[in-house]
Amino acid sequence: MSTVSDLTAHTGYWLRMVSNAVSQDFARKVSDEGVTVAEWTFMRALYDAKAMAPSALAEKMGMTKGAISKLADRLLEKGLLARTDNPDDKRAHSLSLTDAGRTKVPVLAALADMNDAEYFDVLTREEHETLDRILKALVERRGLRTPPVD
Amino acid sequence: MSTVSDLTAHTGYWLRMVSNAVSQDFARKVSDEGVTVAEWTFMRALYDAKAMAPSALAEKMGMTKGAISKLADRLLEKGLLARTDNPDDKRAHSLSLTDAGRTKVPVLAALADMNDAEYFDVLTREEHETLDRILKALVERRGLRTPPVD
DNA sequence: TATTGTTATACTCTATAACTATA
DNA sequence: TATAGTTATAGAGTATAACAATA
Repeated sequence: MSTVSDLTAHTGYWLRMVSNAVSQDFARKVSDEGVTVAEWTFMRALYDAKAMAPSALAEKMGMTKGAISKLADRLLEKGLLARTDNPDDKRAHSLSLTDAGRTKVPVLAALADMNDAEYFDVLTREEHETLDRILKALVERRGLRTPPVD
Repeated sequence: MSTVSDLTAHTGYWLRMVSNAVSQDFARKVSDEGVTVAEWTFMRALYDAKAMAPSALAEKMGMTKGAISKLADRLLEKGLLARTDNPDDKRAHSLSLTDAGRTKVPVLAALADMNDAEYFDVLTREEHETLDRILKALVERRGLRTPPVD
């Protein structure tokens, strides 16, 4: 017998295989709309919040301030995001979606819905529900809090 | 009611959240051994095969030839990999692990075992088995074949 | 001409830290 | 000094394509 386990012996292997496939499919879909998955997550967060400070977004998305700045730069160039000064604290900025940005969110959300439905429709309803339940249990019991970006 | 679904409404969201957490944890573990997850996958593939052409590895790992070249360069620098000429076809090369490389594989495999056991031990045995079963069913029914790299 | 493999370019995400302006 | 945010740098992964050598 070998002392070296096979890659396929690990749950993490199958998890990544499925997760990467779903993500790559979704990345292709949103890229047709001119954004990356990280940009979509960013826009989705701002859609509810109306306006947020970069630091608050960094906290919410589990990213560094630097990463947020770079993402914001790209979305600004694409005309989907606005950066406004804070009159009370001249160091602070506020990020919000432009009208173009807000218009795009439902389109991207529909792609997300479609992608998920498409990917998991090979499961029975019971399998799908069981998968959701176990994944959420894992997140809860391990205390995971950082939403996935990529 | 909103026309925009929440991010958490998607199975893909929970899947990525768990998958990214497991992968990042594992990346940290193997990085202590001086390799990346992609390098580990590469080494694990060569461990069984003894020697392979870059093109065969690219096919097996679902990567481009260029990506394989870069990975091989790094492993060469670390002394874990050897690149030899093929006497029959002077265009072709053969990649194989050095003794140092072969020695490292069981160490990395043990880390992979530990990481998986650690991560999923918050599940009951039944939950763990069910998760494995559903993930493998998804892979099978969707015809996924590319092993996860990152 | 086609194939093998390397190299070049470019883009995204990640992480760390230096830096600017303001408090 | 401390904080908010930007900018710089570097590493890793991905993708595409140009390229050299050989078949």
